[in-house]
Amino acid sequence: MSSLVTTFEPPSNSPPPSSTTTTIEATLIERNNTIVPKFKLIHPPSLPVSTHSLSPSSYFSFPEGDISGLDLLDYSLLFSSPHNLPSPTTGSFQFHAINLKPNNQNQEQDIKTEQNSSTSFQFQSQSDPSTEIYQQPRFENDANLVKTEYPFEKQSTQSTHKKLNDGYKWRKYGQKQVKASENPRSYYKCTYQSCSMRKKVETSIDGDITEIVYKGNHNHPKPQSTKRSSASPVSDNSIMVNQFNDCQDQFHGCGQWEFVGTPENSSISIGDNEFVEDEVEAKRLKMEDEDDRVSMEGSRTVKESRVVIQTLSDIDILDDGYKWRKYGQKVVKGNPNPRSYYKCTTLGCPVRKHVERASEDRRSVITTYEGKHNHDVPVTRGTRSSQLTNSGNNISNMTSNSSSLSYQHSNNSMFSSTCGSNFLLSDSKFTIEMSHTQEGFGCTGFENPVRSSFMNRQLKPENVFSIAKDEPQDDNFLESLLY
DNA sequence: CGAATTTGACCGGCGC
DNA sequence: GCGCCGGTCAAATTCG
Repeated sequence: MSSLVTTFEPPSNSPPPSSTTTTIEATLIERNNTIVPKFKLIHPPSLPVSTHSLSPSSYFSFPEGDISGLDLLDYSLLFSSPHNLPSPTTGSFQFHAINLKPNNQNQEQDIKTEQNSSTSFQFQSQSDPSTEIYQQPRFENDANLVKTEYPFEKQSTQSTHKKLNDGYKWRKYGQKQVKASENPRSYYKCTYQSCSMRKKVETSIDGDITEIVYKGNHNHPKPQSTKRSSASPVSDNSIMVNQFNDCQDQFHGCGQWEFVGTPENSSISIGDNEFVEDEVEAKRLKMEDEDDRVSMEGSRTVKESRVVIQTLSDIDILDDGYKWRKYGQKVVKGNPNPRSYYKCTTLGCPVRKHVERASEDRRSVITTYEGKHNHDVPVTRGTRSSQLTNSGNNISNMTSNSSSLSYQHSNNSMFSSTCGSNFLLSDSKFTIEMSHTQEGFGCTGFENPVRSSFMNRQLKPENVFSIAKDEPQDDNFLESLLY
């Protein structure tokens, strides 16, 4: 494939480089039964780029035909190591090496323990005025005999025990970390058909129940149970306390990130990946990767792309030119940092993204885009002035002094990355090792020899990502390059 | 006061 | 069937 050229030529009156950004949009396209990754530079609409600064063909791609057989379409880009900048005058990338090696060892273990407890149980008052609280008596040791009436629709109780059996049968339908408490909260529905009472149970880190809040009343008698504690029927609005168990999961392992590859392949691990270090994170990423694979297997054609970009930044907001509305935030397993969910605000546009900081390195911002915009970049954001000042509110703002991918406003700079770019072809089985030398890019390490030709070669920068001038800017054409 | 954000609640897929 | 967990909704709250 021929290389194509892009030039960034900021106007002479351009502001300092710290407030401007350029985004890499990446996709894999299928052509002649070959999956070809393409990487497109997208300047924010308001970025003061000259008319010929961004080539309509401003993408860099890997040679066609060398990675045929790749099934996946999702992948990640990591832009990191701000201290590892390439020459701003060359626009060269330097790629960290990453290894994707087979690893059939599943070193992750789930250990479930269950403990019985018969220690004291104490209801405590609760001061939350929004919840009607019934002051509960204190029970010691003989919880099996305790029956407590609850006169309110909402009741709250607190205990120090692991599990509280109130005689009804519950189905857990949710669990999450709420901001008001350090403790996880579980949500339960009564399994009785048409019964609307629900309860939420908050437990401490070690599994002790710290609070139970009931909502609504049972519209049915307490079900008969084979368990001794539930033998005697009781009226509604009651709680039977009988046993306290603990069940907790523990994870331990190798501290190595393991991928599961395509169904026909074995797993892939990334041994010394600097940004995937702990087991829980590894499991989380593995699960997400598996989810991706499933979705891709469902349809071999590209219906919806997912692009993961990891960048080092002091701020979360990375400007990609589009306007986003935050619609959710939550903590996902394996990462104490919350994940924020955004939708593109353009009517009818299906694109969503979520942004989170890496668990092991809070400087790293992981942005995952899903879907394809069905519209142009909003014009209202395209003014130069807005671009230069909009770093505050737009969550998608990639502007950052320490952002690893940045547009450089020096006369000779064309494109700059803070280098260290990990390409995670998440559903493939190979090793990518890319290194940058003065002579060019070195790409080695495919595990699959069939594919090894893809990377086992020296690629001149101009063959991988090169620069062109005097091509008219055409965003539509740029879009067309992706799909 | 409307827009944007926050956050508790809930849904639904999926593995066991 | 149960439970985990990511994603989404929507009321409440905050912001400009």
